Amino acid sequence: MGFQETFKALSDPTRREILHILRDGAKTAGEIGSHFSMTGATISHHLSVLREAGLVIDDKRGKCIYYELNLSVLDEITGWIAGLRGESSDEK
Amino acid sequence: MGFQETFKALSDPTRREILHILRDGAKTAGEIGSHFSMTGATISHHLSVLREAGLVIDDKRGKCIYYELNLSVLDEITGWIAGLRGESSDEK
DNA sequence: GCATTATTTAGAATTTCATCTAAATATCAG
DNA sequence: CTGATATTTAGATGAAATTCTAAATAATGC
Repeated sequence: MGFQETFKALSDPTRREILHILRDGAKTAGEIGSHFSMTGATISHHLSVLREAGLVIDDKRGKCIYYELNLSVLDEITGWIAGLRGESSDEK
Repeated sequence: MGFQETFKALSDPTRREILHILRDGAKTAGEIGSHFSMTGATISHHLSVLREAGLVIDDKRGKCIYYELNLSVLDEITGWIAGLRGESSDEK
């Protein structure tokens, strides 16, 4: 929740790529991690940042945790940008 | 320029507020700074981050430097977000 | 219960960032 | 040229972020 968390979450290239990877459906943390040359712990950290920003939701199924996009939060961002373009938005 | 710089520039609340302040026209660095309780040096730093990201352009007129919004860069951001929503964008 | 697999948490190392003070640069008015 | 004003640059500091290794948690299969 909140602009700050969303913008911060989006400001890291790894996290943006994670979102991109999730475009075509939910994936486990392990599957997501296999796209990167980072430890699973690091990926887990990025996923928690994305989760706290509301950009992904997690779904525990058995041994695995599936992550899935939640794009509704991005409406705030596009709204803020629209506000910069002459609309009267009061958001900072 | 490029995504990374733009997202990073937008991830700071002071910089987002600067953009907001510039919605209704160009302002000098000093005028911008007067909205904040930070030193001019700090504001100057934020302005340089925004300038390097292409989000503002500066215009030196006499003793002052006027800063002005340059919103075209934001098209990349909205395009990236649109790409997350099922469009086939290759951008990371 | 024990070993294995999937993921997270804790703690530390390194880097990056926001901010400050002080000094530098540039422009204008006498 | 000198002084005043506007802004930037340089260097320092503390806080936050990214990443790692190692340990902890949770679920499955024998």
